[in-house]
Parts: sequence; C-alpha cells; structure tokens
Amino acid sequence: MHSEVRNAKRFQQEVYALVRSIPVGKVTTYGTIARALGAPRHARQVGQALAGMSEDDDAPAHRVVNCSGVLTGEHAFGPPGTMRALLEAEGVTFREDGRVDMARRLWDPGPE
DNA sequence: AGCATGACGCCTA
DNA sequence: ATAGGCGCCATGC
Repeated sequence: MHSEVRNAKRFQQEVYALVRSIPVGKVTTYGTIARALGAPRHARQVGQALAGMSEDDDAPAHRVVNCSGVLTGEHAFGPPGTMRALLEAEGVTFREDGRVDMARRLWDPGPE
C-alpha cells in the first residue's frame, strides 16, 4: 500500500462525495468535478474513479456526463439505454441528437 | 523504464 | 457545428 495509492483512494472518495451532491434533475461533467476538487487537469481521473465504483455505492454516477453532454459512461449501467432512462426518470431532458441539454441541466458547484 | 489504454477536454481547421 | 489532433495523467503489463 503505497502513498500514491492512498492519494488515489482519497481522490476517489472526494469524487464520490461531490457526485452525491449533484441535484436530482441535473448533471455535471468530469472536468467540472475535477475543477471543483482543485485538480483541473484530472478529468480523466474522475472518470477512472467512477469506473472503480462498487455496486453498492450510493453515488448517482449516472448524473456525470462529458462536457458535450454525451453519456460516455453509459456502458457501466448494464443494457444500452439504461443511463439515459435513469436520467429521464429524474426529469433530465435530451436534445434531438441524443445529448443532454447542458445549457439547462449543467450543475456546477464552483471552486470551493 | 517504456508503451498502451481510457466514463476527458481544449484548440484548431 | 463538428471532427481530428494533441495534452493530460493514473494504471497495468
């Protein structure tokens, strides 16, 4: 157990905590989360952290999309269409092209 | 140590 | 508006 791994785990926990505060009906992005955590160049690591989430985690990871409103984490929610269904059930609206309407649904906690 | 991979995002044409 | 190129950085082999 090296310190690098510990830090990665702590980062992972911080990501989950922030994801848990995303309001129902809203979405945020990997980059937005990274910035909020003071690590603006770690958008990829945010995705990595979510990929490592265990089944029983309560964090609503389906509310995290990429900066274009594309559901890039869709594959982690079982059958195709599941992630979108979860979001629509919460009132998230989609554009005709299948992307989330970011202009109206983006949630940004800002730097803390 | 080097190379590939990825739930990313900015810049450019 | 959008597709490609490229920078970024943790992980695994």
